Amino acid sequence: MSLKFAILTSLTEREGSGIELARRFDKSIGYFWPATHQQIYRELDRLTTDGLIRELPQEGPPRRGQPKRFAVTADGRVLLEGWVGEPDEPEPMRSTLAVRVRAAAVTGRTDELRHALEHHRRRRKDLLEHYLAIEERDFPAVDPSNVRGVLQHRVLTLGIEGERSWLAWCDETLDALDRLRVRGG
Amino acid sequence: MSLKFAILTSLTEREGSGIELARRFDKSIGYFWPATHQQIYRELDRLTTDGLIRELPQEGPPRRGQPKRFAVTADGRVLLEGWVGEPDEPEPMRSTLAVRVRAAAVTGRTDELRHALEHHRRRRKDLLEHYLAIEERDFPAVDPSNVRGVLQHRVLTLGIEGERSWLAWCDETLDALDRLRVRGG
DNA sequence: CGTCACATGTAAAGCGTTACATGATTGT
DNA sequence: ACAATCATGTAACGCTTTACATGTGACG
Repeated sequence: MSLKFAILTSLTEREGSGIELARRFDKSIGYFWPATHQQIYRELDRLTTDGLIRELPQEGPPRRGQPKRFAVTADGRVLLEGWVGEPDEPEPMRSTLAVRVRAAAVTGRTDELRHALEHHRRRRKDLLEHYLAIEERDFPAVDPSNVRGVLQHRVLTLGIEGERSWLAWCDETLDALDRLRVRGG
Repeated sequence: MSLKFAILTSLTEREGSGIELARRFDKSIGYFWPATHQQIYRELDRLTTDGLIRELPQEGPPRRGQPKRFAVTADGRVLLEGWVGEPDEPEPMRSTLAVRVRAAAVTGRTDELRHALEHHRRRRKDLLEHYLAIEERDFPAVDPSNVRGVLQHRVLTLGIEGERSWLAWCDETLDALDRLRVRGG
């Protein structure tokens, strides 16, 4: 549902071809709305049909293997601006790790759970460090009156705080497992 | 992918019919792995075919509109126990609200963004309070050597800490918008 | 007898993922 | 000429969601 608006946003920043969008997604919007190039091509078709974006003219005849460049139309811009303010429902949480914890609660397999938790913890830590590196590189000092900079930084902060929260939870849960081992045998 | 194991977990706790599972999901496992009754019925079929659960015999002939009760088989139990310890990859984040913030960064529609953020914040607060009420009701005092109690509480804590993190982020972002309004005009 | 809730189930549409196909460009 | 890479696109499958369908039991 949001892919449409993620693409409109990216194309509003600057025009681009399908593959360019796919690459931009891989290192910015994709952190909170992942998409493959196939999804993006399909969506670009739809957006063109709906008149929200248009294909820019290129030199020579259209050929396969040639990049098509797209830009947002006035309609697309208006739609995106209106969408920003729509009431936003949190997406329901979906965590395989939580299911594993629940399964361990029922089966008693706490040693196995520890492995899953430790692996997960490492991945969360990697993600956090990755986000922190981006912050240091792209937002060394944010001008608090620069709308664009502030808001882009807020998005990054969402990732950072999220990973910190996950990391803390993993640590607390591993501690709880330790205490279970000591006391319960 | 995890629905299968969520059902095995729930049926290991106690046997039950499709609709019972759907209701249990609505107020426990469904908080971190939502599922509708249609998904559950389909998965029950598959699990039965695969020999991981079996239909319990009931009095009288099988009739439509009569509940079928299911229980986990030995194979199912073994599979679930092995699954607990598998290395667990974090699911990629997916947040419509983050896309909205990014869209506001590009379009400059900060007043509209404020509406979306305030609405989202209210929902997160409701969720947090809901989880805290469950904690107070079901885990007034957790025995730290009770495997089942401790782990079930850890899952609830994941929800609580997650919502707290979201709430804090919403507040910080609303503050940032205030500061933008004051300074930038 | 009609209606409602219950329990199971079917159908269709949308989104996401994976694998593969096709033509053009670049490099050796 | 050949291979590798780029850019677009097709196809198929699985999961999720929504709407609807069918039969049963309970209640007034």
